[in-house]
Amino acid sequence: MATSTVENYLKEILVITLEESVSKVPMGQVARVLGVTPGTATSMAKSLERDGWIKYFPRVGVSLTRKGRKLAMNMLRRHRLLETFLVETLGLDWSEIHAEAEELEHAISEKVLEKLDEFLGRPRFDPHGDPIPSKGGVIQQLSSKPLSDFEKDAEIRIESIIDQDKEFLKFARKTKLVPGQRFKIIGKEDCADSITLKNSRGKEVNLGFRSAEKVLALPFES
Amino acid sequence: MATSTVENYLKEILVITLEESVSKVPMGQVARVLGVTPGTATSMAKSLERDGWIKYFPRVGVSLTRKGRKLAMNMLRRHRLLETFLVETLGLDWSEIHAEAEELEHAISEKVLEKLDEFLGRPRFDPHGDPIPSKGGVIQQLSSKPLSDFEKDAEIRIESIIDQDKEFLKFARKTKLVPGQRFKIIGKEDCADSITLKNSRGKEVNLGFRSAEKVLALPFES
DNA sequence: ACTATAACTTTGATTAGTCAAAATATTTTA
DNA sequence: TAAAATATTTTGACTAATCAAAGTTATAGT
Repeated sequence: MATSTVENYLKEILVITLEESVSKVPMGQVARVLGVTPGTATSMAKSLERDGWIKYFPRVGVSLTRKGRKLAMNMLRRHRLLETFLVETLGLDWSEIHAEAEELEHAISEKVLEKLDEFLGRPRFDPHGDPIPSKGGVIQQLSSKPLSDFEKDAEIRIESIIDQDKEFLKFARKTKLVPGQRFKIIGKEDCADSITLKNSRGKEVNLGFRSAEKVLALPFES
Repeated sequence: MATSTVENYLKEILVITLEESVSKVPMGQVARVLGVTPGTATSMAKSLERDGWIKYFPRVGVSLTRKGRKLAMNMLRRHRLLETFLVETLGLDWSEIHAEAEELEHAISEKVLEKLDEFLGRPRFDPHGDPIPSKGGVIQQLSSKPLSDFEKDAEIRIESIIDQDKEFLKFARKTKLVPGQRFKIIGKEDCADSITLKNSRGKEVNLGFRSAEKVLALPFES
């Protein structure tokens, strides 16, 4: 059985792999996201390889084995289901749930996780709009693009907010710029670095390109 | 900050202290309930004393300091609130919740615990009928007695089931012999070692003295 | 192509928690 | 009360996870 330290290493390696579409994650990055010294990450890489969780390529980086990927996917599932529970059921704030789920994900059993999934109505996306892997470890990969990549008149659905900055999240919530919401791009001025959205109730929101890059969306067929 | 091992030691010491109304718990018993060798318990006792959680009396036993008792009470609160959640909200079986709560109690934050308490409607008793300590660490001590101590014609309310035997718990549930239920003792035959209860709907249950000792109840004024 | 810098690995040490087995103390029993 | 049984402590060893600091290798810049 994996310790929670092992679970954390594997999950973070998976997240980087998915986010940056790379096959090997360099040790420096592993050390940074886990908040340990590089030496610690290296020695951990060796034991993770010894136990068959990852492949370690000295001076290059690490990649997950099938076994490691499976466990990491399961951790991601736990994490995102817990985040959903914390927001939907207990009403915690968006900005707090990550740290909370980080702890709980190691303690919750497969059985309780199942009950929770059922209780929540088997959600497919977490409050950030990230897909929740299925029990089998399959993750729905959507080809969402930053808002700044869409053209004028496009109809879109917000998928996720990349930035974790508190102020921006607060603004996003106030303007309903949250996962699931639908908008039409009614203005786009490349030279003025500005995008204007309108939702179905006629409310308008203005974003600079810098912010628009932090908001991922999908084209939406009405 | 206390590790979860420390939390476990303190909680178990508290539970024994409460259940057996003793002031010092011998090391052998500590080792047994925690599933470690006696030597481990002894060396742990020393570090717990070093960090101010307990007082260690060599060859006699350990007792909690004020600081240790406070933390242990908090663990008990976590444990019992979680058990309540697992039964009431997720519908887990009585017999499974102890082990589950045992893991989760170390991972849940004070904040989430508060939200959970609120969500559950601030329950005062867990599914076993044991009192849930308040946030300040106060525990409601009821003077419940084993069923076998009551006389004929007494009206009682079940408080808790001491035994954790699966078969007995199953029987208890089937016959509604669970915390909160009310019964009248309609027969007691000391020589035949038997007690007969009747609930408000006229259903009768027969218990031998051995079993009646496992069921704690309170006198009930109608 | 050298050198300076950045990235990575090694080495040696530390802490928490554990066990097995030997040593010691206490309690029970004959 | 002396021997046997039981309870507790000590000792020595081990694993997981970590850090600091020294050593090594790769990368980039002139």
